[in-house]
Amino acid sequence: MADEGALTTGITASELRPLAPEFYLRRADEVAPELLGRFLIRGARGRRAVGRIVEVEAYLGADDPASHAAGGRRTARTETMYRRGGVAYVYLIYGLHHCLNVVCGPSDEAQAVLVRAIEPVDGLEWMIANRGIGPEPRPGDVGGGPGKLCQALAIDRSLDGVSLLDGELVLGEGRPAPPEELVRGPRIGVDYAGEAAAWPLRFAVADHRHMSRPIMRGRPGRYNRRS
DNA sequence: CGGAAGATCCACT
DNA sequence: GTGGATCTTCCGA
Repeated sequence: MADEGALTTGITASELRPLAPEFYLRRADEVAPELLGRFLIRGARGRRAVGRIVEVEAYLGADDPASHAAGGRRTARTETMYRRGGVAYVYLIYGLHHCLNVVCGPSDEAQAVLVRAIEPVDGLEWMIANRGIGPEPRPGDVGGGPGKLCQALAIDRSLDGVSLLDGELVLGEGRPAPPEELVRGPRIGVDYAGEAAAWPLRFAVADHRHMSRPIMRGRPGRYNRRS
């Protein structure tokens, strides 16, 4: 991890402090809303980039038809999901993009939270270079999507299984979002999962500019339209 | 061993 | 809004 020394970020030491190991040892749908506002801290080759998580989705393991572990499926790819909570599960999707998950729960539960969007907090120039985009990105261009944020933070399968407590990829305390600012809705891109596609397991900071796609504001239980 | 589909993104119409 | 990129993973034969 890069040393402190940046003069411009305003990030405090407590915001960078790793979340406790016990934080992860719960169901994914309990952990997911508490991940909103947390800092994802990527350190590599003396550089640092930090993103604030603003959108996530919970995947509940064997009983969740949308999960890679649906029905208790256990394969070489998904083995990381079955580990004890507190590690990263990174996989390649569509042969092109990587997705980052936070593994939750005790061993063999295969619970995970997909990180769907971050707001850049530090290291913006590095993220822009990683994304290969122009110097003045619009909101969402850097981290507004699961594949985008992995590219921005240089996350690929070499980080599959790494601890989130210390090292190249850390989940820090950050600036948690107040519960009244959270919204929830159905998960994206899981139409193959039948009824489970409608489960309200997507969580986001309401009306946040860096979200991958909008969620209508409303009471829990009201969803946005859109298939 | 073959084929189909995928927790996505981007360019184009 | 639609379709193409691109390749690993997984399941069935």
